Amino acid sequence: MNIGKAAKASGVSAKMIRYYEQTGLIPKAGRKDSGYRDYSSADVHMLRFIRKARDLGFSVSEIDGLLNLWRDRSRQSSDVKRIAQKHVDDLNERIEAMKQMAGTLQSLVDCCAGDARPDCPILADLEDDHDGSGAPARATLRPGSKGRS
Amino acid sequence: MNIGKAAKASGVSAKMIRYYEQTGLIPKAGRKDSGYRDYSSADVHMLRFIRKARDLGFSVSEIDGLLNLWRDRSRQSSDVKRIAQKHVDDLNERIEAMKQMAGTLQSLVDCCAGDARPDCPILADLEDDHDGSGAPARATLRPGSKGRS
DNA sequence: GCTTGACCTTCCCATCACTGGAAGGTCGAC
DNA sequence: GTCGACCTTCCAGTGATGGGAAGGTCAAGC
Repeated sequence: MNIGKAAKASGVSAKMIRYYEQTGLIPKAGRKDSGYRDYSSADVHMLRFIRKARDLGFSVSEIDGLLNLWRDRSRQSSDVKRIAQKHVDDLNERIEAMKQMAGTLQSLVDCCAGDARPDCPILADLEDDHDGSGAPARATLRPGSKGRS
Repeated sequence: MNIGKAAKASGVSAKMIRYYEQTGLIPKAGRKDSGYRDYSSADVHMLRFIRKARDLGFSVSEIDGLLNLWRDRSRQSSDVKRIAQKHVDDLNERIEAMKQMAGTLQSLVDCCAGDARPDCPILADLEDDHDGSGAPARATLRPGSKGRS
């Protein structure tokens, strides 16, 4: 089948299929005489695998690892589990950081009158020098923020 | 002061300061005879504002809005509040999506023996056709939301 | 005065996972 | 044979940064 049909059947766009081929995530597709790529239902199966993994937030390089394990009949489930657990841990870490941000910001929003006057605790906080250092504080959201939903 | 000092004082890298200038987020810095950019403490103050907003996860375009309001003495706090609340809502939406992912994946991980055998419910689920449609399920986690940490 | 090293300048490239578009070839139906 | 839908490759852009090259400037020490 042509790439468009494979795209529809798998839920991965034609653009993406070509991109995945180019980057080596998937093997090069066979070609018809016309030069059109030709896909089997096994290919679609693989693409669907990829889409589902993306839907779970795996990065392309993680998916590369998962695909190799998927194809490897002598794989050890511990290898799969390790990749997945690592990803869950990453997700949870990011969730925590975002919760903190959201919490801090929500408390500022709650303190803001939101009327026609210019006074605003949100801007005041942004302007304020809690931390004059300019330390490389990226990510380590300020200690003492009220966050923590 | 030179850009390096302003960078240290504000916590925004010199690279980023130039980038923000280039994209118009901040006005063009004055120059010394040498051609070096020259910053005042007011500039550092502004850069610190930007860094704090980034730390709260605001995008550059949101910060552009906030900076304009910050400079606008006749601003209405409701405008600031709207931007911030919108951002909190975005954050919460992304948090929910990630929680869902993490939860789904964690339950799969929990079902995986993680031993030397090849059988693995994680791969099985990825392989499985819950949803043969190929529907555009690519939800709510917008690109670039990965981890600003 | 000269060298050295730290700093500055601009410019280009890479990231990550895509999306968009242009220019042109192929196919199937009418 | 013509039309529209599809396919091909290639090139560029996204957002917020980091990295590095090639070259100019400055201040200190000799």
